[in-house]
Amino acid sequence: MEHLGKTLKVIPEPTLRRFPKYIQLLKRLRNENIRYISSITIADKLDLDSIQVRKDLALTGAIGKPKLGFDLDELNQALLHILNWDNINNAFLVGAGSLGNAIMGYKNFTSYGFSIIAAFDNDAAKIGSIINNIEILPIEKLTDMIGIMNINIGVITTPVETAQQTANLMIDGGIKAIWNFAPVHLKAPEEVIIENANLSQSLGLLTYKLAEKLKSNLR
Amino acid sequence: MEHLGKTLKVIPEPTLRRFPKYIQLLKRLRNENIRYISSITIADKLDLDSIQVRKDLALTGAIGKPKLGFDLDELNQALLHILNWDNINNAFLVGAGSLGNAIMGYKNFTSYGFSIIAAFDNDAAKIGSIINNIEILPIEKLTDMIGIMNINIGVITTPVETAQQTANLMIDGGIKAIWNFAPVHLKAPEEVIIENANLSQSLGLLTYKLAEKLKSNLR
DNA sequence: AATATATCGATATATTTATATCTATTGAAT
DNA sequence: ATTCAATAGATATAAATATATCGATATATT
Repeated sequence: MEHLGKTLKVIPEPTLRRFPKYIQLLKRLRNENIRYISSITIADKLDLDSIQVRKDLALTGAIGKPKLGFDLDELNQALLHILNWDNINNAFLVGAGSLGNAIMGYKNFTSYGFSIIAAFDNDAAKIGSIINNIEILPIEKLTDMIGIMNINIGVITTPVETAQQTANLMIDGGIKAIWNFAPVHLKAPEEVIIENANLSQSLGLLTYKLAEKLKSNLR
Repeated sequence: MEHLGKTLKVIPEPTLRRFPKYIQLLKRLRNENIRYISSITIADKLDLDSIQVRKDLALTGAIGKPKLGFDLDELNQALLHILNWDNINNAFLVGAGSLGNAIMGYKNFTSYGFSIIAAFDNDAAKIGSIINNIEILPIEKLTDMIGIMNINIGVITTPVETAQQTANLMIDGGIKAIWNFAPVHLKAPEEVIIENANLSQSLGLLTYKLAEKLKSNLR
């Protein structure tokens, strides 16, 4: 129950998952100098239901005009704001292997206000080198530097075996959120936010659907 | 309505998303020579609800023993089978940039029966080179080779701008499923399975939760 | 052998999420 | 100025998913 200011609306997770899709679409349309967009058009372009889109957008606070739709800039801003992508989110990354490198080099993150400002590894050969303007530091410094630099987000791209240890180091340093790419379920105190970017989940869905499809083709 | 053989049970998507987590956990436990595991233990290790775990596992056909739980090997096999991870799924990848390289080098895929057997790019400098035993071929060959080699899965790791074109080339070649890492919504005929491994979705959830947390700390 | 107990699996309920229906509003067309 | 049509946004319904309850069963203990 929220009594100060506007009512606190909890945003359902399925909706949150769609928000980035809206943002990506709007980004593209903004380049085409479109001023207004309707929920129906959005739904059409993203293969969603227009009622669902309207309900999602209602949660951003953006209000649409009958006959026109939503002001593109306004909607975009509202979406970015909810995800906190209109701020810069600094992060540390641990594990400068191939996946780590890919993430350090992923240019799209800049549009999401996400910035990796240092990376850590335990491989002496990597320490000191610079990848995509990001310096690789020794893992021993991780815990302290989280506090010193007031970092909220830690990215784990280590092998499975060291992922939990890495998480523990981050937690000791006072990290608030962990973006985990290692295929393990991490244990952490309740107050630490853990988000798994588990590729296998997505792959599982794909191979399951494909297998079903191939099976049904035989029938 | 299924009349041949056992009843066709459709597996809900949330359940499918949890299957890889179970598989990952079982893999770890198998190394410890554990023979049986209960739904309660699984739930505990993955921070899930034990009833949910039991319901999920029921869909695999595995049957547990009262007082003991599930036979680990049996359960593992059942899970792998449903996702078709007990077969080899060959794939082509397009876009040999940093993300493409990371995926080509991702060792964990072998446990998922997933194998990238060739990659394609439009950059002459990359063509002919070999990354992680995978040869980089010119994009012009993509469409034909899908048919010749009877490939079902295409992986897109190109920049956003060329993702849809790439998808079209794959579709022309008769691809059955696309695993898309580019942050765009791809348009494809209904019969083509599209699975988005959209990192931004996962990031959005993280930054949203973090922002909420930081806000509530102020109150 | 008898008993106690952990755990499964079935059934029932609650919650969340998606979809459908309807009214009001606003811009554009006549 | 009046009418028409598109679209938002509210309300209502349906579908999907998660959680709770409980009896049955097999193993371990006494």
